[in-house]
Amino acid sequence: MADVGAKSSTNFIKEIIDADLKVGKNEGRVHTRFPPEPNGYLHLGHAKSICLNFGLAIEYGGLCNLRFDDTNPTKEEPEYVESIIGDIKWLGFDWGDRLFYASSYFDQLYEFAVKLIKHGKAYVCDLSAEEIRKTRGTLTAPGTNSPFRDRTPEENLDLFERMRAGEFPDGSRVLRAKIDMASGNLNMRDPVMYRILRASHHRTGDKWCIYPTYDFTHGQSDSIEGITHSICTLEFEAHRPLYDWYVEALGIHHPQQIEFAPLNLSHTVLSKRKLLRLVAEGCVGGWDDPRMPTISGMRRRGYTPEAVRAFCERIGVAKRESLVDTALLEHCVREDLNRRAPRVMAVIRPLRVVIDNYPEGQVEELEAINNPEDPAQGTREVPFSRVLYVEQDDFREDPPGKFFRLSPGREVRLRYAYYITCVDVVKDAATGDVIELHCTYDPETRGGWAPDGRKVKGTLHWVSAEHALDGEVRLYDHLFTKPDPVDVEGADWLSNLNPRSLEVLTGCKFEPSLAGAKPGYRCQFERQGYFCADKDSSGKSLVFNRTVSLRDTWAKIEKTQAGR
RNA sequence: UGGGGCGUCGUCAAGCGGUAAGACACAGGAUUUUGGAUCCUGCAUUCGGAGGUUCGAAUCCUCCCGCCCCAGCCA
Repeated sequence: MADVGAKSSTNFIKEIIDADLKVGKNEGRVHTRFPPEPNGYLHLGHAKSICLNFGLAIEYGGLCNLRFDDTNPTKEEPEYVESIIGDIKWLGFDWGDRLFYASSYFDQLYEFAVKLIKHGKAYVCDLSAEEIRKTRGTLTAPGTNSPFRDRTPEENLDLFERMRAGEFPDGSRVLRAKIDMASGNLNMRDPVMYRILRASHHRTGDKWCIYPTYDFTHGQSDSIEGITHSICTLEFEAHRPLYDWYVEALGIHHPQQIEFAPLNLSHTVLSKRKLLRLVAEGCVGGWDDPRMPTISGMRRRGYTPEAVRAFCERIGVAKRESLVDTALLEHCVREDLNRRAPRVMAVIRPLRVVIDNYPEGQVEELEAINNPEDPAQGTREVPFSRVLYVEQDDFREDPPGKFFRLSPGREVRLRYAYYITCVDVVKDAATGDVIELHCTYDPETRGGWAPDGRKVKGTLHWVSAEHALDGEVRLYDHLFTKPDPVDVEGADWLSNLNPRSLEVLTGCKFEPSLAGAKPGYRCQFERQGYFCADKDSSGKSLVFNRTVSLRDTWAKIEKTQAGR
C-alpha cells in the first residue's frame, strides 16, 4: 500500500489544477469526489476514476469525498452501496468521514428549485413525456416552447408544492428549467428538473413522491460539498453548460467540471448496463464471477489492489477514446505477484509416474524455495516418493524440436528432487492414451544437481501421489473473442462471448503445504501461473482460480512451429 | 445538415515553436534448478490529409477527412 498516492506522471487534469493553484483559485484547495450511483457493482472503469479522484486528492494534499448519486429510487439498492464501499476500501482508498448521499440534499435541492421558480427560471409543465420528446426538436431542428412555459411564478410555486404534496399522478407533470428550446445543445432545451415518482427510496423511504433528475442534482451536490474539480467522463461534456447554468442561476459555489475518456479494455465490456445483462442472462456466475471486470470479480480471481492501481496509473488520463490491451492489465498483475506470491507445486492435468528404482515405501522431504524473488519468504519441505504426478503436457512420446521435457529415453530434472529418465510408457489399450510413465532416478542428483556436472534442459514440477491434495482448478480466458466485443454490425454483442472462457479441471493434485489454504490465498503454481484459492474451497477439496498464466515462451515456439 | 469533443508506433501515452519520452505488445540475444523472473538490443526521418506562417511546426493559421457523444420524466 506504500504506493497509494505515489507521485504519478502528469496529465491534462493536473495541468489544469496546477494552473488553478498558481492563480490562487479555490483558496488553494483541491477537493474531488467519486460519485457512483448505487445501481450496480463497480468495475475497472470505475477503478480508473477512483484512482484518479482519490489520487489527485492525496497528491495535492486535498480531500476526496465518496458520494452516492442516488436520485433514481427505482434502480438503487442498499446491496449496491455496500459492495461499492467494500470495493473502494479494498482498492486502498479512504474518504474519512465524508460519506455522502445526494438524497441527503433533497430538501436543499427542493429549495433551489423554488428559488429558480421565483426567479422565473423554472416552470411546471403538464406535457406528457411523449409530448416533451416531440417538442424537443431534433439534432438539426429547434424545439418548440411548451404551452405552459409562461405560467407565473406564483402559479408554478403552487403547482410545484402540490406536486410535492402528492396531488398529481406519476408522470403527469414535471418541473422544467426555462432555458432555450432553440439551443444547439439539446440539454439546454428546457430540461426536466423534477419528476413525480411514487417509489420508495433506499435512504429517504416514502418522504418524497417527486425526485430531482441527475442533471439537477449532480452539479449542485458538488457545489454543496465545496468540490473544486468535478472530474467525470466524456459523455457529460455536453451537460456542463447546463450544470454551469444551474449554479450560476442559483448563485452558489461553482465547481469546475473536467471530463476524461472512460476506460475501454480489450476482450471485455466496461459498462454497468452490459455487465448487468451478463449477470441477468446467466452468461456468468454473478457480479463476482472471476471473468467479470468488476472489482469483486477481479478480487475473487486473485488480482491485487496494488496491481489494479498500477494499471490505472499506467494507462494514463486523456480525452481521446481508447481501447487498452488486456495484456497490460495482465502484465501489472504478474509484476506484482511475481515479487509477492509464494511458489508451490501443483499438477493440474496429472500423469502418473513410477520411479522404478526408488525404494518402495520410502519418503524424503526435499527443501524447496518459497520465492526466489524474496529470500525472506524462506523454504519449505516437499515430500518425494516412488509414485508421482507430473503434467501431461510435460511428456511427449514423439517430441517436436526444441521440446525439452520428458520423452522416451530422455533425462530431465524434477524440481528440487532428482534427475529422472523415462524408460517405459504405459498406454490405455482401448484409447491409446498414455496413462503412466516408468522412469528411473539417479540417486546422485538429489536436490537437482548432478555431481558429474551433466546438464538437463528441462525442469518439471511434480507432486508425490500419496501426499497429494485433491481439488479443482478453474482456468479463465477472455470473456469475449473480439478485442472490441461491441463492434458488431446488426448482431448482438453477446454473440462475441467466448464459449471457452471458463475451463474447469478436476482431479488436480496439489502439494501438501497447500492444506487449509483460505479463500483469497494467492500463490504461484510453478511453471503455470498465479492462482487464488476460491471461496468454493472446502476442507476436503481445494478450488483454485487461475489469476493469470505465466508468460509461456514454449507455447509461442510451439505456435510458430505449428504455423510452418 | 445543429451542438460538443477527439485524431502522435500494433495498443496506451508524453510532447505546449527548436528538430518524436516512456510503458505494454512484438522480435533478437545473455542468463537461468520455474521454457518464470532478470538483463541487454531492435522497434514512428514521422505526428489523420493538404496548404500556409516561420531560419525552424506534432506543436501556430486555413481548409479538408475520419471517429465519438447528445433528441431518458437514466446516470
